[in-house]
Amino acid sequence: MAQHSTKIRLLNAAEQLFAREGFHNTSLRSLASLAEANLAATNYHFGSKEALLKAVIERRLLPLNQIRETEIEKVLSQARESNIPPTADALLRAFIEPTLEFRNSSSGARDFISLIGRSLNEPDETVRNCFLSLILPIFQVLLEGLREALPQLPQKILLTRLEFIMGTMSHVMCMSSHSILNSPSLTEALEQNELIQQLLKFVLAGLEAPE
Amino acid sequence: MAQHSTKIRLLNAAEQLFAREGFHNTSLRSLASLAEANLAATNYHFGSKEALLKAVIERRLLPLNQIRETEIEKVLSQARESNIPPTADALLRAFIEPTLEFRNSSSGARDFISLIGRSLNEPDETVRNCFLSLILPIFQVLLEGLREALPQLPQKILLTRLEFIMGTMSHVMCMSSHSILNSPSLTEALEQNELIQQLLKFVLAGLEAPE
DNA sequence: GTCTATACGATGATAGAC
DNA sequence: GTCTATCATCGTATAGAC
Repeated sequence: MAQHSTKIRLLNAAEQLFAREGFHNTSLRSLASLAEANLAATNYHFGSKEALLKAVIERRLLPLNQIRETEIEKVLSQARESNIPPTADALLRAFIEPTLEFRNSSSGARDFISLIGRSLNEPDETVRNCFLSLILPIFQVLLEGLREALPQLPQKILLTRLEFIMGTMSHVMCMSSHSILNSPSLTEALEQNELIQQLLKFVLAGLEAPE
Repeated sequence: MAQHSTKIRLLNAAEQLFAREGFHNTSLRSLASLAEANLAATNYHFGSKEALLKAVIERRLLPLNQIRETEIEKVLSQARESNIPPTADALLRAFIEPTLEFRNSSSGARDFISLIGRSLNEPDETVRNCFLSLILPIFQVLLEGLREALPQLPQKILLTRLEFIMGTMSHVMCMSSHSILNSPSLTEALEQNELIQQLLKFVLAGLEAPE
């Protein structure tokens, strides 16, 4: 930890504490202690606790969104070339796979994915909007693609089901340390790759359910 | 508000503020102000802020669980009588319908459903366990029924998919005031009854997806 | 039994010395 | 860039009025 700059140490400590204890339940003092920094360091480097949260989210979400967008565009351009509409399966996979694979890249990434998974259900607008604004452009691209893939599905139904899918995803993202039903959490019980495949099968079946 | 006892006013105010602002983001002072009670009233009537949360959850979750359990038992006993296994559709409906119908019974009920929907993804163990302990018995009954309904589905897959279903549900429960994709939130865009049917169709398709 | 007034240590935030 | 001092506000506890 100590080999990085104060700013980086604060980002790492905040990522861990915000994810594991919750944003409002994390004190600047415990944060400064974990980061081996002064109490005032957060305010100096970021301006406020909320600005630190935004920095934590942006640091990882911008690169992750880049990957997701690239994968979706790959599916769309292949569809255009071959003159065959994209499949919902390929589109969902392009969105979901990078997310869950990214989670396994480090313990910080795991904390981060848990944090943004929870942000979807966050009641506090300032916290929720902080991450919603970053994800909405990708959603638009994904939605456009799915409309091509499932032209027979009414727009309102498609929107509803995509919302359901995001709910399922956010729960899986949060379950890094706990799961509801079984005491060895899902992410341990299932092979990581098997979890992704199960999630994809589940949401695809829901999305393509007969109307 | 003022026609009720202090204890009831505190429960109502806590339900609203915990759901809309978050537990850790709600101060006892704003709570006392909304309830038109003294700052020390929470501590006198409940012992602590956390004990108040537990009381808020138990007040509504115990009756709701009673309804859910009755509905599930009704499906199971009908199956036993006719010697035909219960359907996954009927079981999920018995669990989901009372939950979402309860939400529309009052604005307090709506806040409450939003609150427990969020509890599923809560990082703080004390908050999460407070409600998990109340819901686990119902889960066991539901799980047993689903095992009868889908005997060909491996246990591990069933557990995983039930976890996915809870994730989808919790997101819908949280979306009382906001939704991710469209600015008129889902619960306004769709007729309440249509939302329930859409949710049921979605999770049933996911649960019964070919393995 | 209920409630009020008040106090205590800890929190988020900031200003100014270094 | 870093740190100390400081402030209003937080959850909690208690003593005592009704």
